[in-house]
Amino acid sequence: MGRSPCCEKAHTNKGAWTKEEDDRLIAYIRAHGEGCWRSLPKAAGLLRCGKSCRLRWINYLRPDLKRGNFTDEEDELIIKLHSLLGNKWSLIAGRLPGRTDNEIKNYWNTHIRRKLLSRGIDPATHRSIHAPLSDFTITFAKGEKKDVKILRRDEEKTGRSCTREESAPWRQYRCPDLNLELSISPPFQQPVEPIKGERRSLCFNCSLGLQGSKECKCNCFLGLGGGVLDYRTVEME
DNA sequence: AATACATCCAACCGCGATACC
DNA sequence: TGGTATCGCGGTTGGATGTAT
Repeated sequence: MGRSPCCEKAHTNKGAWTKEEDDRLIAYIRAHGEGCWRSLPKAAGLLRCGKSCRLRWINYLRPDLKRGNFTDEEDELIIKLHSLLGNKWSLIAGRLPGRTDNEIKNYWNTHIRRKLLSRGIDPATHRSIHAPLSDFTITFAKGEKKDVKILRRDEEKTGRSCTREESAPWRQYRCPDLNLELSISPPFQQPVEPIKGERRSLCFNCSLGLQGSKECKCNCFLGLGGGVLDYRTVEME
C-alpha cells in the first residue's frame, strides 16, 4: 500500500496563487496564527492543499521576509555556510534573517554556483576544480558509524590515524570565524576537574531539572555534582 | 517582428522524521 | 509497539520573462 496523498487532489487549485487567495491566507493566519496546515485550507475557504498554503506563507507572504537582491555579504555567508553544511538550505536560511530556504536554494543554483565556477571552485566540494579529487578519505571503524576517522593521504600511507578529538570533522574543519554551535545553556565555564573515577556529567533527566527522580541515572545531587550545567556534559541515555 | 534559446523563481512532489493514537 | 497522519525539507519542474539571432 502506498503513501496516502497529502490532500484531496480532485478539488484543489494548483499553480500560481491569485491575489484573492493570498489575501484569504494572510487574513486567516493573522486571525488564527500558523499551524495545522492540513485543516487550514478548509477553514480559510481556500481550494488548496495544506502543503501549498504552508509553502506560500513561508516563502512569499510572511511579513518578516526580506525581498530584493542578495548583498555581497550575504553571498559570502551563504558560500561559507554551504561549505560547512552542504545542501542544508533550511539551516543556512536560519542564519540569514528574512531569507527562505527556497530562495537561498534558487539563488545558489542560479547565481552562486556560477560565481564559484568562474573562480575555479567546484560548488559541490568548495575545492579548486584543478585540485586532486580528495586529499582526505573518510573511513568507518568496524561497524561503528559513529567512529568516523579522517585520514590524510600521507597518514593513510604511514598508518597513523588521527585522535578521537581530531576525528570530529565539525571541530577540525569548521570555519574559524563562524560559530555554528547551538546552545540553550548558560555561558560555558571551565568544568571542575573530576575526581578520579567519579562521574561528573549530568544525565538527561537532571538536565531537565529532574534531579533525584527515579529515572535519574547520574550521581549528582540537586545539580551540584556536575557544577554549572553545560550541554556538552549532558548525556542522552 | 518572429522565433529560439536561456534564465529565473514560485510551486510541486516525494520522502524522511516526528507526533499521535 | 506498530500503524497512520502530519510536517518540513531538498530536489525538480514548468511557466513567465529576458535576450539573442
